[in-house]
Amino acid sequence: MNKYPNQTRFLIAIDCIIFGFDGENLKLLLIHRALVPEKNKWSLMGGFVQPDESTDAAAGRILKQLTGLEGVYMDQLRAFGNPSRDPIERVVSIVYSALIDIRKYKEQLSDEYQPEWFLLKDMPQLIFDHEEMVRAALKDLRYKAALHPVLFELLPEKFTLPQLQALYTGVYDAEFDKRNFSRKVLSTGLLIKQKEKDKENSKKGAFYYVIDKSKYKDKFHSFLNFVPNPDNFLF
Amino acid sequence: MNKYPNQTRFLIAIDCIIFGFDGENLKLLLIHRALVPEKNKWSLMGGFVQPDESTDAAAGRILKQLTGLEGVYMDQLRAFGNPSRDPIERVVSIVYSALIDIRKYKEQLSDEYQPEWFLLKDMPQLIFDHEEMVRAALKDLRYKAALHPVLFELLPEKFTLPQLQALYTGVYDAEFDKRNFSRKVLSTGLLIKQKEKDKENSKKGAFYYVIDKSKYKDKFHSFLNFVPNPDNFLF
DNA sequence: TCAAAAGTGTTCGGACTACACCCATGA
DNA sequence: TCATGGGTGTAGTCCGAACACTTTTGA
Repeated sequence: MNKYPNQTRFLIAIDCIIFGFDGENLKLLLIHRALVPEKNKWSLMGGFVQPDESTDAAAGRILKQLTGLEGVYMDQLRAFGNPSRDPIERVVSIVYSALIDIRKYKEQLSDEYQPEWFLLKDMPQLIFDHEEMVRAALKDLRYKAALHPVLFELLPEKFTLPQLQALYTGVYDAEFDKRNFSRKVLSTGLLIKQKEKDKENSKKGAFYYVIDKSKYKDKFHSFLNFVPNPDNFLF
Repeated sequence: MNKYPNQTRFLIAIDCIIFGFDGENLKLLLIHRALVPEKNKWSLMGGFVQPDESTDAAAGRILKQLTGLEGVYMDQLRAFGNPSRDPIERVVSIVYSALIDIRKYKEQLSDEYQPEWFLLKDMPQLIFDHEEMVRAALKDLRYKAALHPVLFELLPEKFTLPQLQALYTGVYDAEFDKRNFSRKVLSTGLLIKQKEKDKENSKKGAFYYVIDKSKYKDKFHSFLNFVPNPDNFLF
């Protein structure tokens, strides 16, 4: 097995940053850590990479373990390789971040880990370097979302413009002008207006939209500039 | 040492993608691989992470081993974790990419590894998944350089606008209008015009510029839009 | 004097910003 | 009828794109 002699081998963990949107707020899914040390403290969902398992597959497995979800949007952020990041033993962690629609999936949340959704501003202290991971993931999400329609991954099949705007508001912790916002997102041609309205959140009701999937795939990598003056929000 | 029981440990490699600019062309530094398998084939410079060494430090060490350089701009790209990526034994590789000024440093290149600079379009076949790594790094570089003044890291202390433009041309494999280009880079306020000219590359001579270091640090993260219609070049 | 590269200015159109009022409805 | 949130339009400005000629100087 060990064909490269005289080299040290390391544990490799996956940690998952799971962003969710419930139609009103951007949230982060955390668990009570089951292992010592720091047992019962809040933590990202994680696990060790297994033999013959790709890191991407490990991330998918770990996400599924917690949420029951497969086929979710998930991207590798980067590896965290500080030798003292886990006080027990050296572990290099590869961090993935996922975007999920809370309402669609909340029933499937396993509670073996006592998971809980937190508003970013109410995030508790996390173990190890997990807070740094979250900060990096949020920055990365803001970066991507300023240019590409990633946030659409967090939405239910049908959603309204006010919901979409609430999502952007949550991600950037900033208000956007609704006239400019709707003009901009509609100008992408990615949204198809539905006949029905969502009447739950207002008396007048807001029209539902769905994503035009084919255009979404085509334009995903285009520079769409969803966020005015991104400088103000990113750093 | 092994405090987390029953978990598999893995080799972790660092691979370095080293971009360089010689005043005319963007190039990539490759080595002849010293180890079997694929001995003597072209490869990225790499090595294994050592105990008690952070992955960032390992990347710095490996870069220095090859180039003699320290304090170079270097960023982690991401981890490559496919279990079959190295046919000998499973190795998870964390890829870093560095930007260096070829002329400033070429004397320091160790030739233990028989390193050679290649134009991107003349890149030979590489071992394992190294070509995928290079593609990903180039994409990442194009992405960053479209928005931030990263490419300035590749330049010598004094450089001319035609050189800078040649660099962008190399990175994007595309021509830019020199009037718009110079207006755009000068409008950032990051460049300070010098009195002297570079007369090596033309009869008339081109004015040298230097970076305004303090403004450079301030504005590094701003969205500067160096590249017109980035959609056209990125994907 | 001529070839080769450097340097510079203008016009046009589209995009972004700021801003305020009317609409539909359920209570 | 009124309070609440949804939806829309415009004017001014700025920025990006396209485009061509003059300058310098060494050979």
